[in-house]
Amino acid sequence: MPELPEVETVRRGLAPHAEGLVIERVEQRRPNLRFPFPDDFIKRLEGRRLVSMGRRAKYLVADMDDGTVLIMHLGMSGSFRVELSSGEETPGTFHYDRSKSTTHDHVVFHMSNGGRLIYNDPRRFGFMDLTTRAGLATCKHFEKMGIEPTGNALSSDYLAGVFQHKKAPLKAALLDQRLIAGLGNIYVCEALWRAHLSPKRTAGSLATKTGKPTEACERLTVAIREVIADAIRAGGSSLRDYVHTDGSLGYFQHSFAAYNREGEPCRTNNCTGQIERFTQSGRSTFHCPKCQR
DNA sequence: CGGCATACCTGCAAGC
DNA sequence: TGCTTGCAGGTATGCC
Repeated sequence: MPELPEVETVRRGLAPHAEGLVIERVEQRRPNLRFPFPDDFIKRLEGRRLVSMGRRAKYLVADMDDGTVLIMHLGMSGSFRVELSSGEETPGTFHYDRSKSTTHDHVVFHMSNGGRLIYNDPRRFGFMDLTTRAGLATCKHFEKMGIEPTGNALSSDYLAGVFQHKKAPLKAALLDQRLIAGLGNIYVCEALWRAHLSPKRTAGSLATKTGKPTEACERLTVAIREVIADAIRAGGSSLRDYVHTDGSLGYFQHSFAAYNREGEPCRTNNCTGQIERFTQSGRSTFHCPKCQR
């Protein structure tokens, strides 16, 4: 599930049940997720007050009162749920459907208000790491990370600059977290569809010889910004077994125009094409060959 | 360095 | 029904 909009949705769901509270106890139920937990993981977190729950690209970034920073990545199947001391669950966060099981509850943060933040991850592609506020920007996960696709850093000039001379397919360039950090397979497909651009086109074709943005580059810039904003507004998409804690599905999935719509009619006005799927650098790409050029 | 394939791990849907 | 196969939102690594 989690691309940037989903991680932002999780962050917003967790923040009210985390910020300002002390992490009284950490239950770490296995030695590793995708990677081993860092040394002294429990010791460095227990007793700390969690000052803020932030996000950078697809990472959750939790700041502690002593400068420790907990970095969490949800991988492909990671999710959080919140359980309150009353036994209630809270709406707003994503979690793996509990009718399945709690077998994959790997970490439980017991907070000072009696609530629990529970990390569940069937595939264990997620990971957690510790760094410090001072070392955050240069830690291995963030050191080479590109700009956020939200906010002012994303501009057609920026895109033209990093795409110039690149022979990689546009799709691959957009998935490259060193250029733009936070886009994944779904939203790249959606942004390219909105901009009417072929995923096969070279990234370099969006810049002129002098490195200025082409008209296509302008369209893509707007498309990326809008698709991410729309998805965050919708509370992230929800695929397969992901549901909100109140049981409702994330509903951006109903807005997919390309992703997962193989064989269905293209939704571009007056376009009579249909969505095709093919494999590009090992991943499924969905596009309309008729209106995406 | 760029670009690509592969590995990591589990669950689910589809096909037989 | 039950088996096998392929596919899934992620990143890291190694090979040319």
